[in-house]
Amino acid sequence: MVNFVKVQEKWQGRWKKDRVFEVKSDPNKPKFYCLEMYPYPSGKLHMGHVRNYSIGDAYARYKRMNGFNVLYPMGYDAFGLPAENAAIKNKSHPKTWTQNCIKMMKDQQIQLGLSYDWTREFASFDEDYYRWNQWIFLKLFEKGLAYKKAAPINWCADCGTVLANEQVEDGKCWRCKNQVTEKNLEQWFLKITAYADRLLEDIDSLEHWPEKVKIMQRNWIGKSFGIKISWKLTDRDSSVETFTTRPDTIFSVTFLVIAPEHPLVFELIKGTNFEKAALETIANIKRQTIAERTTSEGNDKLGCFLGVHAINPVNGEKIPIYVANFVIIDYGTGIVMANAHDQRDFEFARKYKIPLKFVISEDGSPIDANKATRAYTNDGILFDSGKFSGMHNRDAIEEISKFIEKTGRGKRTVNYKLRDWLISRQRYWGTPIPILYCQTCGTVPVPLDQLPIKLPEDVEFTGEGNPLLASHTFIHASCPKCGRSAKRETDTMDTFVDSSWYFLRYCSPKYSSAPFDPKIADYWMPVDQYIGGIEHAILHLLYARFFTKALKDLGLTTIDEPIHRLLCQGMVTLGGVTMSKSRGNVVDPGDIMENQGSDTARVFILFAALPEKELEWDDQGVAGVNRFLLRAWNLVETDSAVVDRALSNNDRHVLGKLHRTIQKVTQEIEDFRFSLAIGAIMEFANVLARYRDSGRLQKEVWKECLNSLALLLSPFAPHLAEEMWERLGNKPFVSIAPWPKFDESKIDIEAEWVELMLQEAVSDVQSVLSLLRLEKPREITFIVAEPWKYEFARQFKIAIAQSRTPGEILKLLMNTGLKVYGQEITRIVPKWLSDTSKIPKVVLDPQREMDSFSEGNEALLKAFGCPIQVVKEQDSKHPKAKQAMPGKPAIVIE
RNA sequence: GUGGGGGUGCCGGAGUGGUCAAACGGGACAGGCUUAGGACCUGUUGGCUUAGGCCUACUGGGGUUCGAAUCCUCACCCCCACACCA
Repeated sequence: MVNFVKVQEKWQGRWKKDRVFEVKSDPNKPKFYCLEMYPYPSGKLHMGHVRNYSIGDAYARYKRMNGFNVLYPMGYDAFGLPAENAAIKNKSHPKTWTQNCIKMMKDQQIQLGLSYDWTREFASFDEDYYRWNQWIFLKLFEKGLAYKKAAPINWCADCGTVLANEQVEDGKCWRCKNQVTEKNLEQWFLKITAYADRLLEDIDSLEHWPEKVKIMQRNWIGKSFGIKISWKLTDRDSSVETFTTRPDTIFSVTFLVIAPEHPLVFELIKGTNFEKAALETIANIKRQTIAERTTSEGNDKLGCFLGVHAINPVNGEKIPIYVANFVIIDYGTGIVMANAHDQRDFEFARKYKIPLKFVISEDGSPIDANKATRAYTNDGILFDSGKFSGMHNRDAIEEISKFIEKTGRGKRTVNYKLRDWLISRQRYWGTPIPILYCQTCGTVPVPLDQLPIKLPEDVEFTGEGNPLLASHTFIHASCPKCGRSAKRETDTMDTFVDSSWYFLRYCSPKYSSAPFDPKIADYWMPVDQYIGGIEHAILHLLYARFFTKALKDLGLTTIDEPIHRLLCQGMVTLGGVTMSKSRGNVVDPGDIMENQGSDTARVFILFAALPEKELEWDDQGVAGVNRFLLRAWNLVETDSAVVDRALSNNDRHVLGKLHRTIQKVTQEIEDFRFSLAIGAIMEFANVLARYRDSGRLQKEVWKECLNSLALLLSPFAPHLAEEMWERLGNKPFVSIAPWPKFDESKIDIEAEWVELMLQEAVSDVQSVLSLLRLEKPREITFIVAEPWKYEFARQFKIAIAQSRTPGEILKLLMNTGLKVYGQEITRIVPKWLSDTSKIPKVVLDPQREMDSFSEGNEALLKAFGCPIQVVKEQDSKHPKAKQAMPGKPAIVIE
């Protein structure tokens, strides 16, 4: 009996001692960079982590065994809100909490047997890491890609603090339960929009990314083509500009809507009778949190009339202007033309009793919007649209755009949903933004040689306000330009900044003159295989792509895209729902690692489902895997007599199975179908058990099989594999031993599957015959059109099943004279199939068909002991014959 | 709502027009070996059966086809992501 837990401790110790998994860049060796999304250190591992790392480790190990120089690092995404919350709660420092969490997590990762190169480990809160965040920020600032502007935040007046979206619960502050409001604050942005087109276009080059991730990114960038239209205001000498992708609906516009943040609103209502009501409405809108405002679900449209009108440039109609919550200030122009062909506009109009009209219907006949229950958003034909009436709306988009442009009242433009990346966080636990505010020089970047701007230690975590604001040692500095006193920026960076380039840092984690050594990064990058949750499909992966491109423009790297191949693993569920603490349906992986062992946990998790799919946890399945591993071990411990002798058929059969297994496991791992790879190993282990029990083990065969078993298991159950490998008398380590190669000639010997059907293609029958003559039968599928051929095939299959060796089958075939009839048979094509292109166009009449069958094949079937009788379809009692070809000539065997 | 992915036997999952009652594995059941359990081995694992087959089956309806788990179509259900982007 093995003790899995003892075994895993033993090998973890030896891997560490012998530095088995440490790597150096080496231009003479093919590289492979395998990476899992580095975790936020929240404490112990959960099943999602275990799954993520089991997948990555299996693949990294596989690649390593295949001769690749594998970079497989691990680190920690260590800045962020939870640490600060924990600090507030425990009256401690976020660093203490985070370090503690990292330790717990790392211990478990080691316990799981992950083959990381731990010498490359870092955490994003290391000064040595985040100084490079600051460095990159300054470089971006220099290029104008980092800038400051006002943006709304969630604000809790009671705590005097900014709240992250996740700190807002039901519109209330998570700590004091007071109403959260929106507030405008000057904040830092990164100009990702400058890269919108490149980010969009290059998605096409990401061949090995899941289609859905690419679609999500495309939608997120949201490039759309439309037109900006200018509307003259009545009673004054100015105009407003709207953006629309649907100029075809312009004749139906009955109102304009402006975003409440739009500065124009105040201008329009200033000193009018509408001012008071409008300001009140805007205040109401602002009382909603950002989250509330930006979801459509169950969110009522809210707004009011501003007392101002505009003139529709195409028909001169007088159009009222409203303010409303559903219009977003930073998309398009912040003002939209509204009509009955948009659901949101429709709802708003109904609520505020604004008249509506349609100008598009399915066939172009007028329909009344006031009788409609919802907006008409489909395509159709225009009516009531002046000279454009009768035109298809898709064409009208083009034509009306041209028309408006010609009249000088608008211009076609491109718009993106993608917005600049707000990186300011009014928190302590993040990378300080390296900017100074000098009374005389204004906004001044910190000189590069003064980095890092370190987080101060003299802070308290009360939950009220940004702790940095209260740190005197931090805030006060001198201006690098004029030397006078200056104030430091107290905003810290979004943690997504940290994760946008960490994969580059792993290449040269100790490098001290730039974020990374460009030469070494050129060797390792891009990441060949990235594995992580789908939840990062948009933000993290888009930011990482953005950073890579920006760093390329800075001359730091030559690659365009950081991730070559991406795998998004599925969720782990229990009882059909995602495991979560709040639901209370979690299974602690630590328990399994300590009881059944890490190998069991790993193999189960890879075996239970394909990586991308949801994985339902199943304790019985875990027990099953545990038993399988024991069985595998028992094979190594076998005491059956092993002899050195010439190979018997049975030995060859086992060898054939081995090579077939190697082939299959290799292919399945390449395709990330670990469950099928493990299934194949299980199957192989079963064959080996049977072989062992036969008591006639051939020395070389047995040895090769067991060694291969250890090798094949190594990516999945590395500890047990090492133990087996050692027990088999090999030098350590199986983890870096070469992956077994399959030998096709040995697969061919395998007699298990001599299957013969009748194929519509002549060549296949020929090839089978030639193969048989060569005594190398292999799997061949014949597809037949006539029922009697099925019957023939079935009988033939039985004959094969009853025969033991290829030789016997061959003899049987030779005796029956199949080679003659093989040709004959394939030339028979029933009339009713004569027109299908797949089938050779040789048509014989039913009589011939029967003749050619009865002449030779009768003898063949008789050789198999199959009594036959040939009848015509109409005489047949065989139900299948009638079913298959009603009213057609047929022949069956009964 | 929009976009994506799915629904196959107890479970995971193959299969994407004809060797399909459906690979492979797990689980379950029965038997063997054991004092017993574990491990291991053998068999069974949709129903009926005179053992030749027959019937019912791949979410449900409708269709194409000589033939459908597989193709088309309409439903229903589940999962994931995004979310008032004009």
